[in-house]
Amino acid sequence: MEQGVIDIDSLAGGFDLQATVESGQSYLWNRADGTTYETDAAHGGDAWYWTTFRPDERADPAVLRVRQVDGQIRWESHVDAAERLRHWLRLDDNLDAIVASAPEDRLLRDAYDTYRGMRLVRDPPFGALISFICSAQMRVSRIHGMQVALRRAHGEAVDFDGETYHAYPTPEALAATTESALRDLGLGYRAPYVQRSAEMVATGEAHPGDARGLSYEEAREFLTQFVGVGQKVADCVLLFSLGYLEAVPLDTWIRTTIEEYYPDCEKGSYADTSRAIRETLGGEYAGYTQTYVFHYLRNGGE
DNA sequence: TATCCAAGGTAAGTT
DNA sequence: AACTTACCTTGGATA
Repeated sequence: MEQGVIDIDSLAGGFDLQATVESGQSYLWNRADGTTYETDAAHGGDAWYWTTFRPDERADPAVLRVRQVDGQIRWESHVDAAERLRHWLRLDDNLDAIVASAPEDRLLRDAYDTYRGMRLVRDPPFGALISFICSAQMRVSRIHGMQVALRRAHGEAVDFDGETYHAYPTPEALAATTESALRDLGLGYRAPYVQRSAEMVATGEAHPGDARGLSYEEAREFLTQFVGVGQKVADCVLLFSLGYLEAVPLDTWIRTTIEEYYPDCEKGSYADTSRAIRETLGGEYAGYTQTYVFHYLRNGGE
């Protein structure tokens, strides 16, 4: 087993593992003790979390376990995962600078202060694509539950430290399944979307990672070619996987926020409203701010 | 215990 | 292009 430690003091802006992985940005991390994800909306806990990935240097999938305790991030894996961890949890972002760049605004300040240390994630593109296709009209806890079900039914089993985990399904595995099988997992009308989009990736017709390099709005348009992906889901993939930190997914929460706090940003169409709220939330890091506001309001803050 | 409702929307059909 | 409507499932609220 490989393992390592990262001092949180060495990170500009601190860190909050629980807030980062349970705030509805990523559905690819799991609590190691098996307790239901999101049963407690608090933050700052010291639980172990795990995810899986496919390292080049190893034939089988690898497990990565992470815990935050005593001012440190401790990790364990099949392989050296230090750099990957920094990448996936955006540990190199200068969070102090990002927070400082946000507009002076009571709501934004309160959201940043309450969850200081939460970082955006950089999920693998395929997992992000599928999880956000599943997110349509669905609660955060159930979106995560669907990903757990997908792992168990279609993910490769992998042993680590005496326990068996399931890798996130490959595009090929989900392409090879059926709408009916996915409906049995509780995906509802999202089942055919998942199967067909996975098929597009498996056959090489398109890959969500190919949006990288395009301008923000072009990238959003590119992603909508996948079945079950509209502008909102596309924005989620851009923000939580592909590093477009200016993306502001216009979900029910941000739409309510716009109504109550920034009514002038409501422009009718998604594209125009998106541009307006992006400016209001600070431009290049608007998505960071949106994620804090989403998490803050969803947990009852006002 | 039964019924109702909304959940981080999208696709397909109309105007 | 803008506007409607149907869509699966289920945990939690309401009666």
